[in-house]
Amino acid sequence: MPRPRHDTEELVTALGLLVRRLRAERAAHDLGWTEAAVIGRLGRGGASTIAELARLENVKPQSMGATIAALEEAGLVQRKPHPSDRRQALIELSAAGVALRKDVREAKRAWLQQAIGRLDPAERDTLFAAGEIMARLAQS
Amino acid sequence: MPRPRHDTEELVTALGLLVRRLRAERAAHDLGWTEAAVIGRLGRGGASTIAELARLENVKPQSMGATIAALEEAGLVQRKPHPSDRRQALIELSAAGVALRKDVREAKRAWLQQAIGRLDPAERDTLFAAGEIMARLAQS
DNA sequence: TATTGTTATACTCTATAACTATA
DNA sequence: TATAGTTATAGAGTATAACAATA
Repeated sequence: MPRPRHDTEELVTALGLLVRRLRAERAAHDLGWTEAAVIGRLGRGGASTIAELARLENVKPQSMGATIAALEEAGLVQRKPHPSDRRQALIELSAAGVALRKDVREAKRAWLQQAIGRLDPAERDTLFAAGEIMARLAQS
Repeated sequence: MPRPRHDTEELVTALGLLVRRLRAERAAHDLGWTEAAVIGRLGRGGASTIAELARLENVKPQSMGATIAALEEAGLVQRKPHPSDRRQALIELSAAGVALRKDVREAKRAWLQQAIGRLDPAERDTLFAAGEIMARLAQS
């Protein structure tokens, strides 16, 4: 029963290792991590605002502003005026963003996909179950 | 049994969320993530070289060189000549590094520790088991 | 006053490239 | 030639602070 503290240290270490490994695997033409998360979220959930996206992705609104500006510059998202609040801008995928999203889902994280494919089914289940738990932790 | 691809996408999303949440939680006086990993590793495994640490932590030797230089500047690690190869430098914890390591283990990741403490025991087991799997994936 | 977003600036972490010293 | 490490430079991602516009 003991060692939750020790296990937490190991969990953080494992997270760091995996994140750095995934970063190394990312091809040059690829989207950044937060960029890909935003593209995916807009694709699933539709238009949103910078403040809302920042809250959902656990970054400051200014940071999300920079991310959105980069995506906008790349032509992957576009702005549309908010119907009732002129302070806000609704961010939505452009046609290129919609198209890219398919490619991203197919091609990105190919390394992780393939590495996970070599795990035991039971380990895979554990990993995916932990993914849900981590998402919940991250938002608590 | 389907959806491994979908689950992989969600796993990456969860990793990103949790990493950003942990980053936000890190106090200003705290060690960076890789720095803490190096301190922990030196504490557990004893002296090591820059190239070895880079390999173990999944970064380039130059990047690890910068990390070590920062830790050295902070007085947390020190160099000692390699007994037989004058190209290499053995990096070891200083007295301050040893002392800090205890504090780091006690105080760091306090938020994660407490969040994990509120999980079901079964979820905690899943999370820690996934930690081992992720560490293995990261090194494969 | 509070909220949304922008601009300016800086820090952390990591990368690539070119170099020196040693093996 | 190959390996260990350093130096120089750059980029991504995020932060804080100060500001403008709108509610």
